[in-house]
Amino acid sequence: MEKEKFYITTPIYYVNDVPHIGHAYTTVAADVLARWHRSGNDDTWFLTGTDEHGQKIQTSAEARGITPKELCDEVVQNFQSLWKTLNVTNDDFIRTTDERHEKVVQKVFSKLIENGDVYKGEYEGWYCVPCETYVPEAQMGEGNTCPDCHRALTKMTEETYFFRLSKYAEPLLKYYEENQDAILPKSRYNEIVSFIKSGLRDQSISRTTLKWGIPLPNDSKHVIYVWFDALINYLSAMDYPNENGKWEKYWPSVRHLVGKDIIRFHCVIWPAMLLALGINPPVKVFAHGWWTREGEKMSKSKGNVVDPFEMTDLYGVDVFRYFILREVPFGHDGDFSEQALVQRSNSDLANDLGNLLSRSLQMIDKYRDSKLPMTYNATELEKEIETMANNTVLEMTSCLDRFAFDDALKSLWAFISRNNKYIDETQPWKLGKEGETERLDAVLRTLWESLRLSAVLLAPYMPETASKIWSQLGLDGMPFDGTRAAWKWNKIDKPVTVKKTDILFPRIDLEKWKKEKEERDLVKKAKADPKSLYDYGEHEETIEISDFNKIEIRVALVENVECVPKADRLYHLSLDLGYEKRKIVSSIREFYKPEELIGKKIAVICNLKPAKFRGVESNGMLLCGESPDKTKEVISLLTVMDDTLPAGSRIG
RNA sequence: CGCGGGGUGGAGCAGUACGGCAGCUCGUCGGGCUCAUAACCCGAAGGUCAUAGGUUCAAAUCCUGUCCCCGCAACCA
Repeated sequence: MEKEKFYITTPIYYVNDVPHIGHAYTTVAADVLARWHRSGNDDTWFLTGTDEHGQKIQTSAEARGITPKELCDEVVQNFQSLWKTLNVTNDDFIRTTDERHEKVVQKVFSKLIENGDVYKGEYEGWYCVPCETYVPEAQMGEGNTCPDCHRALTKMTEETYFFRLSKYAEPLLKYYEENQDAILPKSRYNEIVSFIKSGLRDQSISRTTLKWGIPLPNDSKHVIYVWFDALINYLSAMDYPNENGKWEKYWPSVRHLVGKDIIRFHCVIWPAMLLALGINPPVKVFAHGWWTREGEKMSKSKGNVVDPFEMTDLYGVDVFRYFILREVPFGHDGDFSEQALVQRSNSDLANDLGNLLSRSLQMIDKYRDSKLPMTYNATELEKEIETMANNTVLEMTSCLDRFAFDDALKSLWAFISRNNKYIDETQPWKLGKEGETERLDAVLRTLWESLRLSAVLLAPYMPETASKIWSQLGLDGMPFDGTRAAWKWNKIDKPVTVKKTDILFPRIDLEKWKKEKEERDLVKKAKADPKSLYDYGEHEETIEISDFNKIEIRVALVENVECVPKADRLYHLSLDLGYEKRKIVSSIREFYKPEELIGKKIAVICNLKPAKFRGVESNGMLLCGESPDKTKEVISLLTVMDDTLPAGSRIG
């Protein structure tokens, strides 16, 4: 039987960007789909890559005194190493500076010139010379000024090639009418359809204002506009337009995963280009949502961009992969909160999955000497678990068909929870102690089987975790074998010895975690802005000398120090002022031991109004300095070093 | 009249295309268990679904108005 085809793409990322969670999100999602389809034995192709032309690259390269290509060769590694870190299994990586790509783009351009869908014309618009950019009228400031630099704009006319997009409005509407699920989610479909209905303008697809791009085959003054260039990657990486190229085989099954910001390119311009080339528009474009960070929009200037390298370092690749796909319904906007990630790690991964593995294996160890029971008699309860297992496979498949990663995982977790409950229902520890071996075998084998299947189903999302479970279950190889056989219940019939090793996901102590995070944030802030570590505070208003003289500061000898009951930071100090004794309360317990204080001469404000702390009256206040360094709290008492000043001396 | 998303128990969210008992996770409280990572299992409390009106046997869901929050505004990738 012919295998089903599955071609999945991510956008090609603008190579000059620093990889962030948005890039990771799309690519991990695509990776899960690719892994899922491969393990379901589909003929799968997964493409990602980088977009390397355009003004920004040219400018950055110039600033560093290297060629644009040299810059690209360097920064493309940021992405390639991220995909490696995230265990992304792309089959190909296309760069728009690849020769294979540039040739195809030129061919496409020539073909569209030939059939009249590209023509030469003039673009007229308001141009900001210092910023080197056109400003759309809607964005212009008062008196035709640039919204960025506020300088006057000039009206410019430029020769450019246009793509006849307007011609394809009707064909596109027809296509979308006939293919209602070509754009997902539905809200995006509606958005695109109404956008097309509002009218399409021909698109300028060439530039004469920059050099760093693919030159037109027929007119070397121009380079091709980056978007026109970039979209073609989905075909150029697949040997288009060669006969029997990969594109012929895979194109009918293509699925583009994109962020919601670029759907117009993928659902309007790109399908129109394809129609102009005589190729069917993409069968599915799925637009996912955006992440915010702790409720705020991410931006470089705020410095709150989620760094996927940092997250995987801190929490592990699989936890990160799990979190971004589980936390938010794919297609919705979501919030990335590190605390939410930690809580998911604790509750879903440690408590539910990790603990299920741990307790199940422990009992196979204890009551069966680590040997998996080979056969068992299933009661209604075991049959129920088996039915649920089979349904879980079906549900997860149908969820992934509609890109519902979160629902797929929910479904798997319902199964995992069912198994935790099953342990409670059957009480295998009791069976073990009472020697009910037959019943015990059924329970242990069922649990093991559930875990095996869970590993298989989880593998596309959490490949490392699945492998760990696999080997702890005593199995060789990987949790998927490229056939659907692994998805079947009770497939293994050879002897197995389980190997319980380390805990899958150690629980993270929330309180400890919060403290560590605070410190991390401070260090991060310090890197970005070293001064931020120090808080020198604001100056007070200027005062008269008479104001200062109101404050009566005297030297006091510390005679004794006691702790204030039920207060962990407070000391009760007995002082000798020469002319009198008095007692004050001070919160310096975490900084000084009593013996370090007794016998010292310190500075005390004596005319401060008495106050009560934890029921203890304080008659004054000692003076100490506090470091402005926010990373560590340090204080130092003001003391009188020598014996020239007796207790009671006034300081001023 | 620019476009879009959102307002649902203490927190975070699903449910809205096609109206039908208001659901999930976390937290709280009570109980069970002792195989397990203080984990697991059961139960309970807690919401007039932003708001005003309309359609309907029936509205979180459909229609109309209002208030509030957040993005985006198409030669910037």
